[in-house]
Amino acid sequence: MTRLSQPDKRSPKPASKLAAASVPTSSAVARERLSSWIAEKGLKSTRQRDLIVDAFFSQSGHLSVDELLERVQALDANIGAATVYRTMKILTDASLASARHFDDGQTRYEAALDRHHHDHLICTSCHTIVEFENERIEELQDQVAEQHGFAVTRHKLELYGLCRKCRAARPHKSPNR
Amino acid sequence: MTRLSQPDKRSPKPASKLAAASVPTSSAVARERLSSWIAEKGLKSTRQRDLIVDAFFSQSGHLSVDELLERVQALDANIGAATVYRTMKILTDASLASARHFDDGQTRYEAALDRHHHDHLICTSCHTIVEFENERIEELQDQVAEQHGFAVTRHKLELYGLCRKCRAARPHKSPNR
DNA sequence: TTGAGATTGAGAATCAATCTCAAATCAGCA
DNA sequence: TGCTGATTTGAGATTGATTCTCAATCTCAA
Repeated sequence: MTRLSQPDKRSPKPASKLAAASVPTSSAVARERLSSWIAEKGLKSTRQRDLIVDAFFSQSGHLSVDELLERVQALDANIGAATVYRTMKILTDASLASARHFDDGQTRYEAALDRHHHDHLICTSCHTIVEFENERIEELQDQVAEQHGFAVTRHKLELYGLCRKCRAARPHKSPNR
Repeated sequence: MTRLSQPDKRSPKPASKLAAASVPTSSAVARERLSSWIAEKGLKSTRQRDLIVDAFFSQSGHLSVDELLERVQALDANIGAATVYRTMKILTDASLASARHFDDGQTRYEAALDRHHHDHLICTSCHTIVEFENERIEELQDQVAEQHGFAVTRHKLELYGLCRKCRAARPHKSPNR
């Protein structure tokens, strides 16, 4: 369970009928949370927002808006990109999703349902993204910040390199060029 | 000397005559290094590249291309943005500058003349950027990467929050923790 | 059921960055 | 020095991601 990126664009879509679940799926939980947020903020709940939540929470990767739009349009071809952008902003505000900016110039979103803060290892070859947490690093960060008088509210730590698989696929050194 | 960002756009330009220095300024060193690189790569050395180097190395901040372009055009109003983009790419390849992507959607460049790797503390209020190094954190990063089978080639660590000054300016709640 | 106000979709607008191409410049070389 | 071919430049077009605009549509409390 470490490859979290790269949604398989070619695999057959899981017949996305009514998905009438009996167990609280993560998308169901998310819908509920969104409802509260919407009520609290005086927004309105709409069919497209629900569909976007479904499409988003039925996967566990780091989706770009494009990738998400593709999934969303499989549920309703009429939903526009602007709506997806707008909704993801709301989900982010509601702490149901978090935006990530890796080095490919696209915003990616990942589900944030009760998730702990974590950082990322990113393979520069196959783009696999691995998440990790390290308490000790966080402590040191706080220390550094304090030394400089900063009150840190969030941070970003990304390690770029070759994952095990890609290293193996390239026998010798000089992983460049 | 901790405020490295925010170039003072309004201060009088230092009469940039011929800048015939007698001491090797950082811009002079950079020009030389660029020369070697250019020779090595079969590129050509041009007046505009030299001017861009001058404009870039006569400051010590994290400049966006826009900000740099402004400085460059103070030296020669005919230099175009495309040339600045192109030249910064070359400087980056030559390890004379390094590109940074903070959360404002713009690429910023900082001088990299013999500089050590370092990370950043960024004030979300006044946008001051403070640099820091922490050997211990780097070690832990390597450890984590190894645990996941990654061979890390570069990393990015950014701490966002309020700097000392901005904290003081906001008698808000709990500035500590 | 109704109406004010929020939301939507499509296309226009924006913004950073890249590309295109004719004209200008550079670097050997005679 | 003058030539010549390759590189570089500047301006504008283009791309790609994201945001904005606005008329039509939808939501929800009364």
